[in-house]
Amino acid sequence: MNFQQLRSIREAIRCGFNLTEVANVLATSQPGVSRQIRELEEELGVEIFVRSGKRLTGLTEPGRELLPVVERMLVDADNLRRIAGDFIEGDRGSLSIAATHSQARYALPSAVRDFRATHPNVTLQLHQGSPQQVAQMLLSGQAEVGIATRVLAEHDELVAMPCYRWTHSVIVPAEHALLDGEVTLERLATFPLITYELGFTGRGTIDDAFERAGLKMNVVLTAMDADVIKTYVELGLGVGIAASIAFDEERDRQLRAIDARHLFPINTTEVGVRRGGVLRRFAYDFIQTFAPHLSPEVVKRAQASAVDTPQAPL
Amino acid sequence: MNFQQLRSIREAIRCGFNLTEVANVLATSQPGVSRQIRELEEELGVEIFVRSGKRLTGLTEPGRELLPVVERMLVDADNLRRIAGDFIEGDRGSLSIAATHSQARYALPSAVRDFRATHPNVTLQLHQGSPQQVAQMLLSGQAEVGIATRVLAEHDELVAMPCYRWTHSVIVPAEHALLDGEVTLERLATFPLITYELGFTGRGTIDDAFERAGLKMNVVLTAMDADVIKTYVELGLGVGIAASIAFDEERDRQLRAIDARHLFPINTTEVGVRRGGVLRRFAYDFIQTFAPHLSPEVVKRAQASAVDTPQAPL
DNA sequence: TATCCTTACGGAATTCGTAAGCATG
DNA sequence: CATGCTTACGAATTCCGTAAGGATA
Repeated sequence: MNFQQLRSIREAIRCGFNLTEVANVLATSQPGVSRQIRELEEELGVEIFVRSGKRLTGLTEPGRELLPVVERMLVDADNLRRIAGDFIEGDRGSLSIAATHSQARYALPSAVRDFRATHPNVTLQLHQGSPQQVAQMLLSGQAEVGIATRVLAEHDELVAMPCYRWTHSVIVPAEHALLDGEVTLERLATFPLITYELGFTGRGTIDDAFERAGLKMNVVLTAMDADVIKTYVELGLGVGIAASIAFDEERDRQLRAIDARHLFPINTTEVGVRRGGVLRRFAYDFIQTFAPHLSPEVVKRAQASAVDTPQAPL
Repeated sequence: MNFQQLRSIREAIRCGFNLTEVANVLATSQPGVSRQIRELEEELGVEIFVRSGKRLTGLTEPGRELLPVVERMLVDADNLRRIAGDFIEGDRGSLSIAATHSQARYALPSAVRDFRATHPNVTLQLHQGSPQQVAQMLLSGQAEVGIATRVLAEHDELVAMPCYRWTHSVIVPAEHALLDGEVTLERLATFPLITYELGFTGRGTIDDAFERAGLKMNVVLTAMDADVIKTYVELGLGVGIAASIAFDEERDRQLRAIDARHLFPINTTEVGVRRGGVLRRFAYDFIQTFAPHLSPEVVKRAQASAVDTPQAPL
């Protein structure tokens, strides 16, 4: 048993059982990958992959049971390197963060600024993506810290820690009809709406609110980020619904924001990390810079926790 | 990074930093071990061991942090083999159980008999030792299941599950003075006592009871097991104190047992397994045969649990 | 001086990539 | 017929054990 075999197994699944692709990812030859997999199967005495003809098509029952252990072992291998890294380079290295646009654009900047000041020798990489992509980046090891709203906790391999709560605002041009009188879902439903794409920045909770009220939304445009939303609101295409944090009185002088916390459910932004993982010391520092209540100890404890907090029997 | 390196690290610690001994345990050459360790240290960029001159004398700070991860990786490697083993051989294989004498002699026989009947192709190995040795055998992987009273939970790497409760009895020859009237600690203290060695079968709780009563025990003989105790009681050397379960009316016709649950604290026998480990299916079956409330699911959940059940923050 | 680790070296085994072969959608 | 996996083979590398060297209790 060796790590190259384990890596081949893991990548084979990630690459949809295409060993040629695995070979590229692992920077080796395709017959090599083929051999690694076969040799591990021989050593363990079970077939890990289902083969139809010569192609791999899926995981066998044993394969499905082996996989989580294989992944943990590879994570642990990285953990060793990270633990060692803390000792050899101390406060020097690189930190990869995955975040949704809203977070990267509005919530993170101050944390990043403070972190850069205290950790000048750490290279920050900020990856952007949908909440699903953020989760994926954490799972693949591409990012060590993920910041998104919900969804992170949906994967067993990840731990999500509540970070802060926020609500939406209604964004309108200056001198818009909605600025007079109370804003209700009923009134909103009469306007063309511009908001997030499904799956982004609490869009789900917006839809829920309208649906529970028995109202139909007239969404004329969806975007992945508030900047785009605001741009089109400014053009008069409709009424925007965006995260409150995305509105800046200074910057958005042409626009007005109406707090809508009474209309839509509260959203919770979460910091996600790999379960069972170990991060560089400065990564814990970053998390605490972003969310002061998430101390290194709290995060480490969460990482070490089991999927379902079990009770000692009897 | 490879597994031989990790094994060398682990054994080096187990062998008290004597690489020559490690080489014997791992069935390889001493310079080989030396190289494995050095190469891993070079790859990680940190020294794992403290060297005074050429000898290894201890773990460095990084070494102490790396060790638990290294051990988990090696446990996981075994886990892979065990998971695969369940598929290739099904209900065939071997199960290594470590137990104290009392358990092996009085509690286990019926479970072993039932298990043998339902799993005829599983080879059982029953190791015997002090509670500390039982824990050690679990830690080293020599035994998969451990059965002892207390102490198992004292190691972070082990999970102990309460199994059943029991108390002590006073064992006397037929027609002994103690058979008349009530048995109290005060009366017991007037007789020469024969009981377990310290650390065995609840000896600690016996001492506690006397100490709390401000009484001094006159222990004339200690043994590791009840058979020896009973033998000397039969010879008239003194009054025995042993686990109630160890007395058998049929067998011990020369003796009488006086229930002493009102005198000494209740003891709890525990089943212990390695945290983070995976057992063969039949091993879970065995545990349930021994303690019906410890179903495979319960045990697996306990194994997957973190050391201190943590709360999701906030 | 005996124990224990390191270094040096040579042979053996393993590993890996290229090239050819074959099955499948 | 293009894609994708297996087999075959040869070269390169790695690996490991023996033997010698040196430090320490």
